[in-house]
Amino acid sequence: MSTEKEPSASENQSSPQLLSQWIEIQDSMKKQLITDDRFSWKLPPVCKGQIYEGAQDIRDSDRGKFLKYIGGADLSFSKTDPSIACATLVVLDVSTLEVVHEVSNTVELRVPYVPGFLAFREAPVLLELLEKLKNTALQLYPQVLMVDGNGLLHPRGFGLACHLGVLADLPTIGIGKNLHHVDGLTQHGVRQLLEANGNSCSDVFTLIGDSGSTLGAALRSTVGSRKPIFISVGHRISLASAIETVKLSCRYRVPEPIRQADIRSRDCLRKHGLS
DNA sequence: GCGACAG
DNA sequence: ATCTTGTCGC
Repeated sequence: MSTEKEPSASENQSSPQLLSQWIEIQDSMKKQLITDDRFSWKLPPVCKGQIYEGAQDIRDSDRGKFLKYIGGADLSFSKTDPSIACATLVVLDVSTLEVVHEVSNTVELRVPYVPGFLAFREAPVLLELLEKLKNTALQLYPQVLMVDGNGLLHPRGFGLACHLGVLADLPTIGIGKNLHHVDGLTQHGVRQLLEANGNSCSDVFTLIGDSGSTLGAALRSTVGSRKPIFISVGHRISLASAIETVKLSCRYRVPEPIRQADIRSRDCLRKHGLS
């Protein structure tokens, strides 16, 4: 017996051929990426970080001009069978941060998680949920979607949020709860910048890699939270607009659309006897 | 060689 | 992602 590896148990390596194929796809799709504001709505007025009063007072002629529906998407996995997951897409009314619609699917994922290639595992099921929503409640289709995972903040500048945004042709924002170390960025470096900036009110700053390119932003979304969240452009939205949109939707550290999708996808697992 | 590596 | 309850504090 030599060190021949067995294809059964601990075979989690993806072949180099597949990885280079995935890289080709990412590089190719990246040509379609739009990183500025390409939508018709405007951020809601009176953005005090939370509910904006006067939402009901918007003139009818102005309806549709403002952001109203924000989507959030997430997956939860079975602890017993890591290939079984429940994917959930929620739609929130930005004026109340209440969930107005939810669609879920239980799925079996055959593509493994490989850092830098999350989209190949999660994008297909999320795209299905968007289609499902389009066919069942088109009037609630989100004007912008928040994805748990990064956008431009990615080794090749094309994370899950970009990938899904391009596929769905929808404005998307990437939300990372942990920093993907890219272009010289490190957790400690970011934290030090955050604390050096003082525990003042200005709790957001741009992430610029060693290469000099802007990759996203770190945001202390709650007054007391030491750990920031990481915002990056997905598709058809600028970083500035993405930051404002995220600020509008934060009740807790994790933006409400993502948080609700997370909670409800976990509930979905339990409800189906998985978990 | 060692460490890092979104979810 | 998941393994994990209570607990200290505003």
